[in-house]
Amino acid sequence: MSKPRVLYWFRTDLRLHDSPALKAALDLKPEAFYPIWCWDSHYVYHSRVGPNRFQFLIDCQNDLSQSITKLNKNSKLFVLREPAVTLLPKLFKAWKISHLVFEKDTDAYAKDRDAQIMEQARKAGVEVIVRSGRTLWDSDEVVKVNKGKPTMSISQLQAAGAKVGEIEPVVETPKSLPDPGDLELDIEQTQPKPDWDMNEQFRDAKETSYSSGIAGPNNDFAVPTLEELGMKPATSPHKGGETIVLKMLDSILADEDYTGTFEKPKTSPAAFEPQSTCLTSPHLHFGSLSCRYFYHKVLEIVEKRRKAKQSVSDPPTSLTGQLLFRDMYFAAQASLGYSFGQTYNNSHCRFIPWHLPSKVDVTSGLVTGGYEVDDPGKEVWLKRWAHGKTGFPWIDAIMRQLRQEGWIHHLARHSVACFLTRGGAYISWERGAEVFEELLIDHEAACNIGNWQWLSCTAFFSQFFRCYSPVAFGKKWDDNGDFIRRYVPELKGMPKKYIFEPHKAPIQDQKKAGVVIKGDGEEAEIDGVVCYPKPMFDFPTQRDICLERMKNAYRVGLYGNDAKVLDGTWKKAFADGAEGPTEGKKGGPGGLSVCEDTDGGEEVNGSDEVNHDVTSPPAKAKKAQAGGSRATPMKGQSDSPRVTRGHKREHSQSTLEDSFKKKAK
DNA sequence: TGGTGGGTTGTGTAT
DNA sequence: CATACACAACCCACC
Repeated sequence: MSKPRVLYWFRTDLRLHDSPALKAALDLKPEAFYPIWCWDSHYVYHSRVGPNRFQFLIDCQNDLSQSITKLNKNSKLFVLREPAVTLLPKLFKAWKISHLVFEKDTDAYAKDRDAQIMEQARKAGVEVIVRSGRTLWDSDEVVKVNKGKPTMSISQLQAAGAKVGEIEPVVETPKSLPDPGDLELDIEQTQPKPDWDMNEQFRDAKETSYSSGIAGPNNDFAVPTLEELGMKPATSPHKGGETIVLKMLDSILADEDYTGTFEKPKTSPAAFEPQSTCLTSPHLHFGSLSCRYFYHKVLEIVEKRRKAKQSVSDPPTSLTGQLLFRDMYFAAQASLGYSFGQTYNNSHCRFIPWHLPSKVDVTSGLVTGGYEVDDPGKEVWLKRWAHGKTGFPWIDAIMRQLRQEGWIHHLARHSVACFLTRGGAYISWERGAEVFEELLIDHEAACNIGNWQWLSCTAFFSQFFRCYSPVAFGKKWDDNGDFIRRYVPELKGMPKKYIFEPHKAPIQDQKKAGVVIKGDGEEAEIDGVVCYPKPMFDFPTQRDICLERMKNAYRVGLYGNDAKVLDGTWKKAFADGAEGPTEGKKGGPGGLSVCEDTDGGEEVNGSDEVNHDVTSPPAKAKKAQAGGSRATPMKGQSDSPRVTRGHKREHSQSTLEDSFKKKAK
């Protein structure tokens, strides 16, 4: 029998340390070992990925590639410019592959893709080895012991985890790697032909990462660059890569007081340079840091301190607790699949008649990526929120930090998410999740969706009367307003007294501070004076409206998979004068508006109100059909050759970003 | 089974 | 300055 020839497929496990899948591959003692990455058009075109997260990915890939080369000068991370579903069957033959090995992936899209790949491997006679390593416990195992149900609380996750068993111990980092085999590739590249490009807004130039063949412009399987993606340089100061994060982790662990007594709710969302938490989340996302390694290392310190009778923190607030929450969201996603990422047809997400609800393809039961503009004014609110121009300095500082740096503190996320949804604008959490998906370097579909549901009180959490104030909450952490002055420089001269509510500053004080508080965020200057917008609404008024509506929605008690939601008759239950879609005339089944199934996306029964974003938009709310993916996108949009879906309408839409850019000029 | 206490991360006021 | 409580009332685990 001939020796194994192994294709090791790196995905979100961009590391050499503590990788059960990598160990399984090396245990085969292969005669040829190909560490590869498939440059997936799902990621390039069909997921919302801004330059900051792309750069972070590229950093991780380059670092890993160098680490591989250090172990074997003939090897590297071979980046192949083609999606896996078309590429791998060809590679199996070209490189005479006997084994395909990868770490188990968890989100709905990846599961579909991997199922296809495993079928292709079976047909090609290639043995597939899959190991879990992305979460503390295998999420499918957690779901199984939780009776198939999603883990909706941390206690459920802990109970299920205990039943699954001990968290796997750390796997040794390889000290050497086998040679790759022959690298000749006499195969035709199947170039993805995207029908639309979700990241067009981020590109100054043409996207060319596929145009120079499978091995890239220098024929050396190099990692693509942002330039090739046609993107502007990243603006985030945070860098990716296993080497960097292992050093970061060392310094975190060296501070045993910090590590051992960490309590998340006591860390400040307003701290910058340095931040109050450890910035490991993007590394956990890309797998440049193993969550299990992190967990065991922290636990060692906690146990050591416990023995020494030193103070320690425990889940859920401790560092290990944060990793448990991550597992909770992963297992919830594993149970619910695509429906986890949306309200419609989600058995565990409360139905609340938010503004700007997602459009739904009723034949598939999945969101289309578009949304209904039930009220142009709410569209303006969404844009102002997304661009940090709400007129609430605390909110704006956070949103600008997010856009610039790609990372904000967890409590800052709470504050802005509450503000957009149940505690302010009453806009669908799905809109907020999309903006975070674009901008966060640590965007993890399961965690992002889960946290948005949490904050909007649609799942995981329900105490909607606990409402964050855009003024009081910020003051608690940043009484002096330094965080605001850092990210909202218009206000850097504003005295402490008015920094959280600059519109309350008398005009003389505004002049002295070198800023005028005026308008709605469209002008940067008025008559040569720097301008900062007035608040986009009266917060106490909006809070009261939201509380009232949340109470009503809870009383009605519908979930996303309720028959009344699925067929649109939910409106009858909300006939008591709530605004927007709850008035009952607008929107199609589900009240979430309908996108006719497969091609073109014409409305089935939308009234003319439903689609004014397509025709002539109101002056205030230029169309913003941000052709969004859910983090768990609909099936037809995958790289799958099975289905193609027209997306012309969304494609031709300008985006949130575009319309704001135009105004800025 | 129904009552009860707790729930990583609210606010404003009173003591 | 810290602590307690009302606010109006949620879900859920557990006894």
